[in-house]
Amino acid sequence: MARAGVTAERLTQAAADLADEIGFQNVTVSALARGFGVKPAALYSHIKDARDLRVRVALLALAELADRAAAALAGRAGKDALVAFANAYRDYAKEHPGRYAAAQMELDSEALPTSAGRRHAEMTRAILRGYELQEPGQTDAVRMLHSTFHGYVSLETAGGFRRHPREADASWSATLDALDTVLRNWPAG
Amino acid sequence: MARAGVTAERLTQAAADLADEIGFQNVTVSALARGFGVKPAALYSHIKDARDLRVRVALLALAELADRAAAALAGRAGKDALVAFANAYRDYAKEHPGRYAAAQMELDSEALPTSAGRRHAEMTRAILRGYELQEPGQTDAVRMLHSTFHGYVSLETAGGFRRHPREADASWSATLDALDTVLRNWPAG
DNA sequence: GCAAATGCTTAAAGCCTGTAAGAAAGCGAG
DNA sequence: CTCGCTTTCTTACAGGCTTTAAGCATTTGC
Repeated sequence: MARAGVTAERLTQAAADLADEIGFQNVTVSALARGFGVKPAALYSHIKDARDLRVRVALLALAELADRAAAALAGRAGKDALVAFANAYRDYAKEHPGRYAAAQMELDSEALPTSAGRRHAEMTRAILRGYELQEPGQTDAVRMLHSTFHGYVSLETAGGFRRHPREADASWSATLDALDTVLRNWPAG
Repeated sequence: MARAGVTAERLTQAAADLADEIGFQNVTVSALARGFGVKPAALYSHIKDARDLRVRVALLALAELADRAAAALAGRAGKDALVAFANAYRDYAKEHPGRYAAAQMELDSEALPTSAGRRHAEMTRAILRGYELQEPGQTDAVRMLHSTFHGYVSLETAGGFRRHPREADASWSATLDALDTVLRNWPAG
C-alpha cells in the first residue's frame, strides 16, 4: 500500500488535465483514481464527493482564466484592451476545452465569492473604462460582452461554425470590430 | 405484462418534459422507464441507447425552437424582426430549460441535416434582410447574433446575472438595442 | 385460429458513486 | 528508537444506471 502522494490539489490538477483530454462530463472519480494507481474509495479522503471535485476544477479554471485575462489587459486600453481580453478568453477555451466547460458550472451558493467571480466582473468593467459608458449602460455592456464571448466560444467549440466555409477566426475578428463599434456608439437608455 | 403503449415519439416527448423538470443531464433511461411504469430494458426496443434518446430530444427542441422563431419572424422586418426573433429564442429557453440544454448538444455527423440546423441559419439570415449587409459580413453578423443570443440566455439561466441588482430583462433589451445599432453601422471588412 | 412480429420481463455483466471497517504507513513525542 | 495517533489506502458492499440476451406474452395479419 505504498502511498501515492495524492492531495486535493493534485487531484484537481489531474482532473482538469483529464477534462481537457476526454471532456469535463467524462471525468469520473474512478477514472481519476485509475490515473493515480489507486482505488476509487481512496480519493474520498481528499475530496468530499464527485461534485466537490468538479467545483474545484471549475474554480481552478476560473482562476487561470482570470490570470490570463489580467495579463492580457495590462497596459492596454480601448479597443486594444477589448481585443486582448477577448482573445485571451477564446484562446483559453480552445486550449483547455475541459477546463472551460468546468468554468461554466453553476456554482452559486458556496464557492464563487472565492475571488474568481469578482475578478472577472472587474476586468470586464475595466475594458469599458476606455469607452464612455454610464450606469446602467455599463452593466448592460458588461453582460453583452460576456454573452458574446461566451456564446461565440461555446458555439465554435461545439462545432456550430463548421458548416460554412467562412473561417471562424475571421468572424471572430469582425465580431470584435462590431463590439468596438457598438461600445463607441452605445444607444441611450 | 399489459403493454404500456410506448413509442419512440412518446419517449422523446416524455424525456423532453422530464428534462425541463429535472434538468437534461438528469434524464436517464431508468427514470424515463419509471415514468411509463415499465422496466428500463423495455425502452431499448424503441431507442438505440441513451445517446439516441438525447439526440431525439435535441432534434425535438431544435424543431420547436425553429417553429417559434419562424412564427415570431412572420410579417416583421428590421429591428422588429430582430427583437421578435431574439425574444422567441430567450422565452423558449426560459420556458424549456431542459429542452434548450438538449438543443446545445453536439450532434455533428448524423442528425443535423434533418432540417432544423438549416432552418435556424436561414432565419437568422432573414433578420439581416432588413439591414444592408454583404457577404462575408453577413455570415459574421449571423454568427455574432447567434453567439449573443445563446451566450446571454446561457449565462442568464446559469444564474450569472443574479449577483447584480440590474434586471436581466433591462440588460437584454439594451443588448438588443446595441445589436440593432451595430447592424446598422456594420464596420467595413 | 395460428404463426410471425412486437413489446415486455427477468437475468446478468460492467461501470460508477459513496460508506464503513480495518490494515499499513508516516509522524511526533517521550 | 519505539509507542501510539493520524492519515492514507484497501477491501467489501450497497445501490444506480446502461445495455445485451433469452424468453414469455400479446398483437397482428394471413
